[in-house]
Amino acid sequence: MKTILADLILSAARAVAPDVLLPPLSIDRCRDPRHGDFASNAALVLAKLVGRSPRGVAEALVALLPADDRVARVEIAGPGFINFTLSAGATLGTVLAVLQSGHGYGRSPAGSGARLQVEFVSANPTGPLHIGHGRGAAYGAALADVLEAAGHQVDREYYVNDAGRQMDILALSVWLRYLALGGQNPTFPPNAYQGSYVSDIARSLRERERERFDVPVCGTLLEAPVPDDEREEYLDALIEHARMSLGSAGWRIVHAAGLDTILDDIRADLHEFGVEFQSWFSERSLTDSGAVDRAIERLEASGHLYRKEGALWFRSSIFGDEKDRVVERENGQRTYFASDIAYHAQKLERGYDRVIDVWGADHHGYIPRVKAALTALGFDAERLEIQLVQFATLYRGGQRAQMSTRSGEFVTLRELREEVGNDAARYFYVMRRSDQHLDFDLDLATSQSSDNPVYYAQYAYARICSVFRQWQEANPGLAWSPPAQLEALSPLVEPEELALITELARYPEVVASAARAREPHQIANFLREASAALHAWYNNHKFLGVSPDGLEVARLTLAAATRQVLANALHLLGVGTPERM
RNA sequence: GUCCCGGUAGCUCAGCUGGAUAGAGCGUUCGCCUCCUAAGCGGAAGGUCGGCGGUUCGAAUCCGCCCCGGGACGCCA
Repeated sequence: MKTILADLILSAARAVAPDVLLPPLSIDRCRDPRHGDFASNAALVLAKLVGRSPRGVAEALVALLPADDRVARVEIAGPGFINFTLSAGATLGTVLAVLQSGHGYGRSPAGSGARLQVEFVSANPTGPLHIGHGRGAAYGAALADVLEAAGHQVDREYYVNDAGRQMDILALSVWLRYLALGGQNPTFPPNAYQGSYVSDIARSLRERERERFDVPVCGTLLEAPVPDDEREEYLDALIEHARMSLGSAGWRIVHAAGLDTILDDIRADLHEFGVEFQSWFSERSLTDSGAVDRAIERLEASGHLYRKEGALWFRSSIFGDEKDRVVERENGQRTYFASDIAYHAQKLERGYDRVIDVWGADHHGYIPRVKAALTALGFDAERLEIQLVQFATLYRGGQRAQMSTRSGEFVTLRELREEVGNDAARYFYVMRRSDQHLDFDLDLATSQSSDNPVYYAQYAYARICSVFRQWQEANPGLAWSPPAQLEALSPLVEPEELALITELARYPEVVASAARAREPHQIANFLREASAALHAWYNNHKFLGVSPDGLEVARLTLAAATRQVLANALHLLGVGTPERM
């Protein structure tokens, strides 16, 4: 409808100002229903260009506006806005359009947009997902679904950091716990993984492999803690020691015990959360396939690398980064950044029009160096888009529910899901802009009242279901179906009904806008507003057994259309649609 | 110090590619169930949109400077 009106106003504008290069003219929904359905600022924008008063331009535009039976009234208001009021037919047509499109209402035709990849969560498989990862999961999943609804082809990917130092530290942690279970008592470094899940993994490793990895530990392993500034070097030395003690085959098994267990747990956790991926991309596969070597060689060949103090540096500063970055450490190990260069290059080579990475906001400083690397490799860095997600803070009883990563006792996503349920968790995570801190109110998320926005929307859906259940009881054996003729909806004249229809009509615009801005929270806002319109209508008017005859059919049809739109919006956020509450 | 993100009602936040009288929820307060789910609805009070300049017919929105809060600045990931 918006584009129809835009075309009308554009053709009038061309006639009014034939010699002028037209600036963009906007058509927006009116905030105040008394103004009509849509408003255009065309006269205000054109006034100066054609040297006439805004109201004068508006009058000329209106006079030249092509007739259209979808427009009932055109008025000039305020400083020169042109307000459109839709005809009853155009308004009521939305209701039938919703029911005809069903699940597809609000969706653009598939394939009309670009081919996209959304990479999200991608947490290191060194421990269970925590509440910060949860927000990335909920945001990424909703974003991907919204983009898909807007017509894009979307692949969802989890980048598995299964190589590198952090995984080695995990393997070491598992082995040390394993040794402790075998009666030895090596010192457990404070910067190794402390969580109790590490001991669980060690226990099942021992059950499966018995004493196979019980290597007598050397003296240094039993020594007192090292000074703080040598802790990392000490950890690296311990890893080296473990590798040698266990041999490469043994080390691989311990390594895999940690990785597989935790990755399985993450997969299950996300699956239960309603978050699915098309691919789980292994970092190690980049190393194994030589992709990292090739990326480094390409940078080397194009003169973007240099040696300094034993390390290999990428000259990212000439591409806008603050300073140059190390890709290969002094000890010969590649940095995380090295595989990330290869990974992103590889993603762009896969042919996506655009690759969207969802990162924790603490990684924002990382953006310039990745883009620098892509530019250096000859890619258009604009094809990589980073969406940052701020962390969430939990509140319980008005108090901050503190999490401490140091002790390994942090709040996991699973614990949160168990406390508030998947629906509330999914909704709360995305109801605010993702790039802003989120105060997650646990009490509110579990409260069964209209204060709770999830219940508020789900209750609107359930109420409609309840009405239809009762219609069915009164009409046993009949199957409800919407009327085929628009005239059947003409009894819908109440202000609450027209307001609700307006909500249904703007849903496709909301989906498109949320996709364009990468802001699923717009869907959450819409759900609140559409639910409010339903509740207001429900409280003031009865649906069943009303007279005259056609009124019940008309109201049930609007109710059915509303239920459809609520369901479509809730699905986009991964929130369930309970038929009774 | 450099960079990023914020500052809108008592609280939590929408609104930000400029548009009409700045919105929602909570909280406060006054009402509404013999009626399809009160897990709901309606009314009232509550604002210098951090400050000062600028651009514009028009600024919460764009630009500049300043104040305040949070975060990032490793041969970690």
